Amino acid sequence: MRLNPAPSHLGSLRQLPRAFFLRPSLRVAPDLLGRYLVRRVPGGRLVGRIVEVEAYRQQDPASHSYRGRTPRNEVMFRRGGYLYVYFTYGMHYCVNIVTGPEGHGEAVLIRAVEPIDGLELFRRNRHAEGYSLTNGPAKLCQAYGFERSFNGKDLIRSDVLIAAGNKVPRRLIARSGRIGIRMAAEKQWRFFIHGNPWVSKAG
DNA sequence: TGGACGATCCCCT
DNA sequence: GGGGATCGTCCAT
Repeated sequence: MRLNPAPSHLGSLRQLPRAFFLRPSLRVAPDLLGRYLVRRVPGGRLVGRIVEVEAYRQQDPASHSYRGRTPRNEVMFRRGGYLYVYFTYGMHYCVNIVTGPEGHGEAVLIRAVEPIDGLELFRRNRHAEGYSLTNGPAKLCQAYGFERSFNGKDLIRSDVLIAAGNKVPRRLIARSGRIGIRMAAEKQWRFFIHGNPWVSKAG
């Protein structure tokens, strides 16, 4: 397992502005690769480099927002830059980044990250080691400690944010069908960093 | 009021 | 590669 790049390779921890998230999910999704998902905690921080994402749009039968606004998916319809955290299969949480303007039910599911900082905290939260720390959407949620109370958090001003990191060149970005869904499975809306070992195995 | 099902993971084979 | 765990959400009665 390859962990923690040399400090000279660390990307920028400058926070991305609101405008970054106001674009359509299909544009934001590949642009999120290489960025850092950061959670500040007392006495430290959890930092992971985003290596795998999926885009969801409102006019998409596989999206929670497809049937319109409900109390559950309300956050998806806000303007971009909020966290949408949902609970599924009776035991797992997944985290999304809301995108687009107010009123559009769009988001990008974060499927895998590569730990950069806060490894001990990741381990403590996950009760695991190695790639299985964060190589799946529910795994990384457990590693970061994301649960219901994080739904609706503003990435522009809260203890969770997206930092600039290093944008991934287009030639290193692969795409495929999304994982674990039946509707619109043919849509090539999953994006990941080619060859990165932290990408989830499935697919 | 109830039942079907899900943007998953883990463990067993 | 397959099945079980486990419960919130939504929609149909």
